[in-house]
Amino acid sequence: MKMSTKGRYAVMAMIDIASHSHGEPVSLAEIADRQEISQEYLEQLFGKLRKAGLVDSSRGPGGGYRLARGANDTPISDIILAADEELQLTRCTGDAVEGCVKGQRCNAHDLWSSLGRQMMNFLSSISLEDVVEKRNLALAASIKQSKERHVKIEPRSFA
Amino acid sequence: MKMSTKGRYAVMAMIDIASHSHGEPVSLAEIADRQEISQEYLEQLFGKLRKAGLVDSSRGPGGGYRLARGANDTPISDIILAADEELQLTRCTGDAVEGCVKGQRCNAHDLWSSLGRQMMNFLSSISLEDVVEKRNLALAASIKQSKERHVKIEPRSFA
DNA sequence: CAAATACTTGACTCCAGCACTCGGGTTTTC
DNA sequence: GAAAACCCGAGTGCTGGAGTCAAGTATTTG
Repeated sequence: MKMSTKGRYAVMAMIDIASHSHGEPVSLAEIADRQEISQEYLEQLFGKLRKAGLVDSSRGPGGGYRLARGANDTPISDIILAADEELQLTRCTGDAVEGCVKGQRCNAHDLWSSLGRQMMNFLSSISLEDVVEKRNLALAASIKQSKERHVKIEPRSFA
Repeated sequence: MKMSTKGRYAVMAMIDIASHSHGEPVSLAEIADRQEISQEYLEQLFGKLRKAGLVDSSRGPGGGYRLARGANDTPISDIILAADEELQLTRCTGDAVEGCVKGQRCNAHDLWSSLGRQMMNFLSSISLEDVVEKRNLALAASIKQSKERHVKIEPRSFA
């Protein structure tokens, strides 16, 4: 099981902004340097992050990126979805039955969609701020999740 | 984020055995046919599953594979780990700091290891039997997890 | 015993898609 | 108007997963 660098880098970059922005926008050059990611690659990523409304950009000297919403209103899940496009555990999560066996849902279908939901629950329960503040992530997640546990869970709520 | 077919197929095959075994071992040819996986590929997978002690094999006509432990004593996590070798969300989960930035833990390190732990908790809370019986997976997981929630969580408990 | 069945092993090939680069822009500030 | 910085689309190299192939060995059955 692997995560693409896109998602990973996007989160790293967002953390970087959240922790180095003091009013001023943060330039890609700075991020590239601190996080050891090529600036060209970052540009690609930030195109997506911007379109997803996660960051605002300003051009020209002294320009750069700023968080569009506060660090506390930016769940990690949004970042990963924006960058990665899709959390695709298998060909058969979500509603698509195409990739399943013999045109039907495969025997593990529910398992994968359940896992996907679980992960998304976790990632959406953690904000950028949580990560920056290094709050106990496991703990934070379980507390927040337990609050939401008894809410009805839609089959494709995370898609 | 993607899961390799190895892990996916391994789980599908194990479910297949669990649901079609009535004392008799199940041959790879049957599984290959039902799950639409090439027999040669399955052979590779079952080599790993056998070494991991998840299945027992018997040769000759009428031979095949059987679950080594019961379906109820076989958590999904074991299957995936046996097939996939590793749940590697990033280059920097676990103790390896090598892949991290500038020889240190990257700013998202804790996040990924926390996510990994979360997933493993989930997958180890679900047994093969749960999947076969189509128990409500989300529910099963949250009940089981809540029982274990307040147990001390080791940083690398799933590695 | 012979033949059929089925597991066992290791090496090998193919190729999609990721990771990243490149070369052009355009906008804004000083 | 020059420099800083964002913006964008096309192009490329290559790793590692996905799957094949071939040559076994063990076991059962008739």
